Amino acid sequence: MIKIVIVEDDEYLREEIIMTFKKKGYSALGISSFAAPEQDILKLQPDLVVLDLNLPGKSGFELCRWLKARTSFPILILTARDTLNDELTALGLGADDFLVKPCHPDRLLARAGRLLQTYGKVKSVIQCGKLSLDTDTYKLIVKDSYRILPETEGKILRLLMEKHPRLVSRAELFSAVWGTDEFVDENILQVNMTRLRKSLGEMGIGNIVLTIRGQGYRLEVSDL
Amino acid sequence: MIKIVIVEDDEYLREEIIMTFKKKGYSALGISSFAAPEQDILKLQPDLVVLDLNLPGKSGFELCRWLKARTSFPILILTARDTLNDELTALGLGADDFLVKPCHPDRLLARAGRLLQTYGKVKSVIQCGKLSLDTDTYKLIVKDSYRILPETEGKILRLLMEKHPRLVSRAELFSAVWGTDEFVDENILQVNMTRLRKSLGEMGIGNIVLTIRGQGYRLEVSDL
DNA sequence: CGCTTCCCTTACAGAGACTGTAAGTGGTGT
DNA sequence: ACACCACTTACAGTCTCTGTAAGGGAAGCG
Repeated sequence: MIKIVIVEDDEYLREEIIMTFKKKGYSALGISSFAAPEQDILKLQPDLVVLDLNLPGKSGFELCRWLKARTSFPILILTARDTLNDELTALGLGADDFLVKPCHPDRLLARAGRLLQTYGKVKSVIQCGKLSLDTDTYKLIVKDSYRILPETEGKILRLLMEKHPRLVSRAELFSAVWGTDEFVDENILQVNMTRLRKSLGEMGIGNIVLTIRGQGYRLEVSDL
Repeated sequence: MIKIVIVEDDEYLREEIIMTFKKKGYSALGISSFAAPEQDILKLQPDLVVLDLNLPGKSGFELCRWLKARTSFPILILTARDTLNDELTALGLGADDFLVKPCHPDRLLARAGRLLQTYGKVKSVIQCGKLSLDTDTYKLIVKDSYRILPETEGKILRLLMEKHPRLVSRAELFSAVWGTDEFVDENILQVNMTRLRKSLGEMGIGNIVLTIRGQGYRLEVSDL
């Protein structure tokens, strides 16, 4: 089922929005703790996030930027701050739509539905800074050029992107790519790491896969 | 350069919008004849269309529906008709955004920019009714399932989709797929046609490639 | 400085998917 | 019923991708 997460501190409004979506058959969840909303949202893996700008503690802008840099679901800003500047800022940060409260439920549903439709086709695409990777075809897009990676290289890059910016251990890679943390020749990972690095190098993005001696690998890409 | 087409009958406003985009470095073109705007737009292959709803002759809604059924660029509706109903209808037809005139140039630019960014990643995707085909990877998406076609099958389907709903001659197919209208064994086309049909059949969309005896092939998919 | 350990690189060969050839079957119109 | 066109199936060559093997290089430690 399609999962929508609502980030809104006003409890009454939050429940109202949740009901609006639930009536249409979506699965809707509210974020009620604002200590670490990023991690909560990441864990939920939603298909769409409805985000308020005025949040306790964190700014909605910051949250939007953070999410956009490492996830690929659409973000719909829903706010009471009705200024052109806010809208421009939000869109500039990568927000996908900007609606002003109070908003007619049908409009919210229509806008959300459109975003879900647009993103439905690229659901398999994960994003990491300037890198986009289609996890079905392993088509890697950087700026305006692309390249279709072989399966093994694609699987490795996928894991690196998904765990970014954290470190990925060799065991994790073996498990994800070869389906076993048994002892497989350590070398095969290194060989494919070389191949991946070469592919990336030919796309003009060399040196983004770092080796952490004795531990594993880490992807190094700027947030924007 | 990024090409934007403006469909707007008010000449003054049209020029103003064109200037707005040109100042930002886009290539902007206005449609001034409304006899057959569909074909004009198709030929131009724009990256984005800005569309008015009140057009002489044709309804903007119809045009939007028509374009969305066979193209894959984003459509931004810009209209003076400020009713929720119009917005819901437009979004329901597949429009990507809905702005009300008069609209601040910066807002228009921001919204247009966001659409261009979102669609930039799927620029290589062509659409035909419920079929979406990535022409880089030949990943075919139908509803929620997908399949990666072999290159030859993909090239054939691509041409069929691009020419849809017209007929495609064997000569055209040879030229597009094998790069020659020289004499190549006629059979190779039939073999690959069989393979393509089998692939489509396994996706649950059999019988959409029609044979026109003595002429060529045609794709049969409903507009929506 | 030299040794050990870890990591990287290159070359090679097997496996598998895809493509075109060939030959035979089926259907349509006259 | 015949000729023509379209379809299907089987087969083999080609090419890409993958893992194996072996040797080279860099970092840490005594």
